[in-house]
Amino acid sequence: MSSPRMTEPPAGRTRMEDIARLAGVSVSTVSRALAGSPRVTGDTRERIEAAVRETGYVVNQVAQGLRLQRSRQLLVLLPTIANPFFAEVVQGIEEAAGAAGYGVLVGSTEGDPAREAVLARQLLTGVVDGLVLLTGRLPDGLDAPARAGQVVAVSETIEGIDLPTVAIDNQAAARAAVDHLIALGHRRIAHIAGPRGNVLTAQRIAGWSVAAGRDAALVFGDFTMASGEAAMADLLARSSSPTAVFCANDEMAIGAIKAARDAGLRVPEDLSVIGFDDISFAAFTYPPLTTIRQPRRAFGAAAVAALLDGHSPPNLAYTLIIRASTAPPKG
Amino acid sequence: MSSPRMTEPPAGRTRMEDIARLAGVSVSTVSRALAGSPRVTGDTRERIEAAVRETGYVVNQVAQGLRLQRSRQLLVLLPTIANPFFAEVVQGIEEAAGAAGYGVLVGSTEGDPAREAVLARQLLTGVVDGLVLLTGRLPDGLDAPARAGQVVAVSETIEGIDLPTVAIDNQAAARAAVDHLIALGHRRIAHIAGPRGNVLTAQRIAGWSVAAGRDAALVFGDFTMASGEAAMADLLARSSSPTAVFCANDEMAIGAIKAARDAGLRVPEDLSVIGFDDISFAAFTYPPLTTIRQPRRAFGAAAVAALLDGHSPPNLAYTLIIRASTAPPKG
DNA sequence: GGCGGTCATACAAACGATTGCACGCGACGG
DNA sequence: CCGTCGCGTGCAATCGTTTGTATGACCGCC
Repeated sequence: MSSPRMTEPPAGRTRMEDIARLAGVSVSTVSRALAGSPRVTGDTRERIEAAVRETGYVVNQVAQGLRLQRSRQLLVLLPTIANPFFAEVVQGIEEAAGAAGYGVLVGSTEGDPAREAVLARQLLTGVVDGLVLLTGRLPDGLDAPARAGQVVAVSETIEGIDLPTVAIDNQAAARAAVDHLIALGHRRIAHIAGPRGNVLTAQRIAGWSVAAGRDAALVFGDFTMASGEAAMADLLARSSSPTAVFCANDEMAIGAIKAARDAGLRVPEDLSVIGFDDISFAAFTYPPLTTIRQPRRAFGAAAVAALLDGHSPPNLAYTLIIRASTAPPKG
Repeated sequence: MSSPRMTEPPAGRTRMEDIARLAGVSVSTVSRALAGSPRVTGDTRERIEAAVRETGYVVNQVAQGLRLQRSRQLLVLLPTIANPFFAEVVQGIEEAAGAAGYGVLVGSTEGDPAREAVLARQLLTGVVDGLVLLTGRLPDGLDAPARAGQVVAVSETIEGIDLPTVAIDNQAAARAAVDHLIALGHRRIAHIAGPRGNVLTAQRIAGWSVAAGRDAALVFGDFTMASGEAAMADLLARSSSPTAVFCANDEMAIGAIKAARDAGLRVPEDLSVIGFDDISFAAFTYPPLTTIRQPRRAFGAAAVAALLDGHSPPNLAYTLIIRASTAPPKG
């Protein structure tokens, strides 16, 4: 019934010494052969390679990491793996890192500082060489590695430290979203924002309010669909409800559309909705969602370039994607 | 302009030796103190703890891993991080693993065997102690660790090897989905399946065909929304189009709904659609999606239990979630 | 006061790789 | 015939921990 539990004593893996014995050489020679050194040649090299093939030997990355003080691995920290926005950023990172011979691991913090600390330790203790933060926060104790160029922020600026940061100009992008609504003729443009205290939230609010006006309606959400739905319901219950709403991400926009429909409103005829991010689902909502696209694969590539080559990343370009959830207001 | 690139030589981290010097004891004593051994007490212990606090020291996991042959980390391999179905499974794993003192890392294979191999190496060389496979495939060279109980499959059975597997009865679940449609009065029930050659695909086809009949229409997709859309368009172009369609996952169902709507059909009045998985977006589609829910957090917990305690997992329970995308056929 | 017993601490050998340096061997030239 | 050079290989130290065993201090007891 019960399988062989993950045994405390690990399987006796084949070591370099085993290869050396099989090939009749010393461990150093094996190591050099595997590293591709020109110092080991001909017959010796062949015997070693044969032994490796035969045993399926792979070098122990833990021992290698200890000796070299380098793992050739990157860790991506994100708030939650459940948000599809991060997925494509990760894919971009994987692509660029892979091309440079680096592996990529992902850690999900769920906003929990304890989990953050555990994951940050992977960098502090050399399990990984670099950290990509999509969390908007620098975990404790990472100031030194950050100054050493081992940490880069993506999508969201991190306050209190000068980190290379890969992002778009969020304020300008938010303003572009609102300008689109204004160009359609909207005047009462509400905003469903991210959580308070979040840098992205503040930047997008800033971009929205400068275009939408000071007295426009603002509700805070938490980037989930459920929060977008609740926020929209809140907005619709007010005395003068908006003709358009700008949501700080696509998931909240999807929630907002649902709330509007449940209240008997048609989108976009009665209410225009614009999102942010252009996650894959945005093109498949009903109606398809107008949104601001962030260049996620480019984010990933720029992040890796920053870590590996020390390039300091420029602001990347966003794009307004006009679909069918926005239209001129009635009347 | 350019930040300090991720320096080849790593920062000189504080080692246990530094703590020992600060506390005026030997390295062994520090090690024992940190491990909570009762052999080091009183004043000595306090001096050590003070030094640790002062320096922010954390033990080097690479060295520790080498010495102990154990990392207390699990790696989750998934085909793509972009599919939200996996997100909640990962959360369940993180929860259960965290409670047992294990960390969780995630690797995305993108269906690429090379990437699979690189990630599998993490297990082979002791970077992680256990592997959770959501990929439906056992990477090369993992037979030994698999037999040692270091590998568990989740959601999808892996062929060719007897691995502890956490899943639902996919055939029965598919059949339950189709039975729901039949109960509503449908008789022409098509299926949009996953990719050919996939075990899940076969199981769900089996469940569908036994209930829907031999001559019902079948189209293959690849679990993406775009493929669901294309498959539905294909189905609608046929001479006798179905009154209901069972999709092998929610994303294809979302694509199918879009295709139906674009063809001028109303869901569910003209076409019923049922999905599979109950991803978070399923409740927010229009109309909200009827689907089969897989117990994802339970998947995670059972996977960890299998790895850590050697429990061999039972089949878990699925649930039919009836929302608004299914209804009796017209006429 | 000497001896055995306890207790806290230190020494040193692993874990599995990499690499500077030294060494052995064959060939070649003087 | 011997010294030297070059080339391939091996020795041993190292990376930062953990842990079995040795050591030394101190105590009480006879």
